[in-house]
Amino acid sequence: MTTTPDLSEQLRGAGLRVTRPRLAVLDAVSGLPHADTDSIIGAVRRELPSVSHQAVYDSLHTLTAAGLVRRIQPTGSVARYETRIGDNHHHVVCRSCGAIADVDCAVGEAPCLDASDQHGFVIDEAEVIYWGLCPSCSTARPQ
Amino acid sequence: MTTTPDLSEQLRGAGLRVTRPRLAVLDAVSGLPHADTDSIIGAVRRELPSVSHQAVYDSLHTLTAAGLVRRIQPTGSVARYETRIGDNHHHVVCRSCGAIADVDCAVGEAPCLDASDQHGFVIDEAEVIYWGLCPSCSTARPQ
DNA sequence: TCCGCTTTCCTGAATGAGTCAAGATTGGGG
DNA sequence: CCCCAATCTTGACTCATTCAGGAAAGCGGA
Repeated sequence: MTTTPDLSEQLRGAGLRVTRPRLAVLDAVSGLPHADTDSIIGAVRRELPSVSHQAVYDSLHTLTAAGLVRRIQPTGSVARYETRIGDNHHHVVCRSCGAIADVDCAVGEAPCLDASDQHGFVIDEAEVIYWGLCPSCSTARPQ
Repeated sequence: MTTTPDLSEQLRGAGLRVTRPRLAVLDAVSGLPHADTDSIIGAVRRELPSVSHQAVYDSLHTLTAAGLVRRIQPTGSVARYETRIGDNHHHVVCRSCGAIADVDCAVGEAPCLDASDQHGFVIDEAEVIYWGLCPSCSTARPQ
């Protein structure tokens, strides 16, 4: 996995310093889409055993602010992160087990972006979350 | 405000016991759309000064499970509740101050419900959150 | 109207994701 | 190679939400 050069480029391109914690976090998030902070900390520590949880939190915030990762947080879930950004995709969340999957919106680029009455808000993004049951949960307990 | 009979009916119709905490919570949520739990506790205690926060949490869970209130929780926010349900409306959230407003979806009843690839999920709801800046924040700090 | 069985509520403590703060390290331009 | 600002470490802390056990209150039936 010699993707480190790419990841460094991403960081540098966003005007951020290239540090090992950030590289590890970026790598972990891209390898574990929709992972929560705890899983990310675990994955990062497999590379760098001594990173503090704080460094991971800081990195995630910085990377999110820089637009390199996206943070999602469905109702009832902790924060989750992914690196697939800028392609206008959405998420399906299982009400039963919390599993998350990506969904490309059928409508096109900007779904429902023309809200009927925006109340004067300047809208820049429409986030869509589909709720339902994942394959295993829907067969395991149809009720 | 003699809406108590109505509220009692709602509870009874959902097969729930009619208790004063529940009536007060239902009343508070309908009077303060998008309020967080703390505000709801405050409003409830104006009617019933001695309700425990636990009773409010329990009531909110029960009412949510019964479909009498809806829980929303935009990324970075605590849980918020509203009584406007079953009419397929969505929300605009201000990135700066967190203000929330209702939005009737322009598309019709079920926006984007036909996701291109559902990954085998059985979808029953599409939740849409528009992100942007509210009128005051967009004029106060255009940047 | 009263009983009794549950459900619901209260008190008080615990959990856990996320944040704050201060000092030590480190990246990278000069 | 140096130096300073940005970043990381450590450790304490916040606060929304949950857990637990006993008390109180709904409500269907007598």
